[in-house]
Amino acid sequence: MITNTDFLSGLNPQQKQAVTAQPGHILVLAGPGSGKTRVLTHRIAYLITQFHLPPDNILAVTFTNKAARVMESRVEDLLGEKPRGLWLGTFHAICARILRREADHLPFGSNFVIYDEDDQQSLVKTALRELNIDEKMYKAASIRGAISAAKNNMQKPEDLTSRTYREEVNLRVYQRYQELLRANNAVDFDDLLNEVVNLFEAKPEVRERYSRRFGEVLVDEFQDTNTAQYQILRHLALSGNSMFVVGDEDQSIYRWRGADYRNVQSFERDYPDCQKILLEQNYRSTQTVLDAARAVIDHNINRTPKHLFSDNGKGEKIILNDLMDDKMEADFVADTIQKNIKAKLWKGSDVAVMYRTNAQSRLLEEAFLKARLPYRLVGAQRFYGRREVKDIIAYLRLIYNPSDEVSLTRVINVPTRGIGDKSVSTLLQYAHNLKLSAGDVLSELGKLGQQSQHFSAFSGSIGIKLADFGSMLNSWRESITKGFPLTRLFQQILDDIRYEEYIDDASEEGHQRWENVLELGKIATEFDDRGLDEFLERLALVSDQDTLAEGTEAPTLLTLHAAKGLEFAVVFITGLDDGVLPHSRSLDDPEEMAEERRLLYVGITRAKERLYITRADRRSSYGGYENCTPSRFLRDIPATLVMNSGIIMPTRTSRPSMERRMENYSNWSTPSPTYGSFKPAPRQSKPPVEQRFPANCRVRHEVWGEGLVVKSVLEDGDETVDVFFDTVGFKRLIASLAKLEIVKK
DNA sequence: CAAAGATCGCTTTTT
DNA sequence: GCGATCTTTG
Repeated sequence: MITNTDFLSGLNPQQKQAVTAQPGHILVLAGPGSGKTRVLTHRIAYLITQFHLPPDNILAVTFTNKAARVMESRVEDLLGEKPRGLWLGTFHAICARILRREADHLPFGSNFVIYDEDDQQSLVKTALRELNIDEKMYKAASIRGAISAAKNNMQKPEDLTSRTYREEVNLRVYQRYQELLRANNAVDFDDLLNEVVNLFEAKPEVRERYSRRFGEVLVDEFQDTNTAQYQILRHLALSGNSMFVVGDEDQSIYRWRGADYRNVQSFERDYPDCQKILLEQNYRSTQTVLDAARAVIDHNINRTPKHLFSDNGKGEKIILNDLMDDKMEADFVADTIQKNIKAKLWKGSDVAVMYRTNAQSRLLEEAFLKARLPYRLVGAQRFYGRREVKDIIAYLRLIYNPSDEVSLTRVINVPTRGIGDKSVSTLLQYAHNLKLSAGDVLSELGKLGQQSQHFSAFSGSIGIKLADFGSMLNSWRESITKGFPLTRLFQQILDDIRYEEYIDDASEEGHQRWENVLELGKIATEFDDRGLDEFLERLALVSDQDTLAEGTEAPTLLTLHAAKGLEFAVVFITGLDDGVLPHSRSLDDPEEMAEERRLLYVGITRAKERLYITRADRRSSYGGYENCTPSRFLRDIPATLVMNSGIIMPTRTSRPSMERRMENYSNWSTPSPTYGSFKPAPRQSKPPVEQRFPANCRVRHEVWGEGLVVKSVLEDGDETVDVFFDTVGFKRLIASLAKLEIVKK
């Protein structure tokens, strides 16, 4: 049996406070590397062992499967056994589970399939064709985006107004798209969330059942919740349950996907009794790294100021290098890593190279190849996105759900079996006229052949071909009803359609494609005792990031987005140029710029020991070259944190020394044209200030009203004031930003 | 139906 | 400038 002290030893006071908090509304703002996962897992274990909450009263949601897995295994370690009945998973997986259970109350069956982005796009195309809309003028991809954006705001077609023709098109396609989803017995990712909200609103008794069941709801990465997710949480909280949410506004980087970090503030507003706990001790990085990160992020408004600190010492200065072009930038990165690995100073797995856009990985890959350095690339070509993998998944989905016409049209002529586009549309048209799905018609044709009432609807040999295909589908479905293992079905499909013959054309690529199919088959074996439904759900909801091979010795190449949640001893952040980071599409929108800044913040805070930042004077883009100016964010990193510490530097860069360039960044407005020697530039932006709000004086804030100053610290040329407000309690403020005024007694 | 030719479009991408 | 995707053509 685990004792109280076992649990809490090794937690710092703030972590302990969070873990042991009385049930209620608890908001933990956890800076990077502050032990967020530790707090969540300990909290779950603490609830079970100390508050004796049965595990099936606990719901813990994450955003990635990986995070869910990590949390699950750590909780198991803490408890010494698997907690029975605990619901732990991603928002989407949890919602899918609820929807399948409650299908009786829903406009679709419990065997619904989950459409990914590609499937959504095909459905949009279908809608466009049905509505006779020019597909050149109105791109399926952009309409799909518009629909998803609307859904992220929980707007139904009828909630939208159209002020332009384009908006009218979006609206109509959205409407039809949604009907098609239902006809296909399918939901998209957004539906998984929205339909749960709809369900909870339409059926209070269902909502009540879930909210009663989950006495405690825990949420990871709370800053990334979107409107629907926040609504789900609010509905679950209606029965007075306890909520424990953990997040960091500064790491919100999925705004474009509907995430709204302001939900953190909404939480405080909606639950005024909420207890707010800041985790500010960082166990990951050196103080230098943290100082740089803070200097970057402090320019953002609408956030809870945090004092990240570390016991890890100052550490090495940040190395900033600018190169003549993006090719040299890539070479510098690869060469530096290669030399340090060769000198046995670094291990490959300690190193990550980060960039804003996937396109930047190409030059890096070439440079690594040239340096004969193996690497691990995250993202890019997705396993589940590959054609051959999607083909087989489409077969499986069609077997599972005969109404899935997106899958049907995908595979009905793959490999080619003489059923062309014309025949397919005849089939669809015919089926729809009879209010049947094409799958049903095929199935009957397969069963009865020429005897079928449908047979005469098809001319020539088409009826035979359709019947053959339908008969295959029937025999596969039989395999399921007979309870055969999934592997057997998988093999049967491949044999019946002779897929190897079709896909492996003896070329290198064909061979690889077949390998991918076999790889999918290997995953299927894991589901032999669980069945097709769980296999499909897993395929729909698990991304490639989750299947990322761990433990390779090679450095990792990844986007800044993909880097969230990871840490590396050595981090290279490349492309610190205006237009790249911040990205050109973000320049005119302050909210987007703030997100770009957070992206850099996330990147910086991945580094444990060493941080390299690189940029280039020109980069190849769309053919030609483009001149670049250093990222505006570089200005914000104090020159005192940065230097050229004589680390192995390619000789190619013996151009205007980096030192001079550093001065340029710090004295941004007056670039020095001279080749002077390096002097750390004085911190001009923030001259030392006087203490204006000493402890024990009363102050007024325009939002929070009056309060008492508890503590005031002068540092980094600004005054940080801790105030206990009469109404909202403790807040930490930066004097120069907060517009405080002293209240005369 | 496949191969060659034309055209598009180009951030990020937890699920 | 490149790659994916759609269109045309034999």
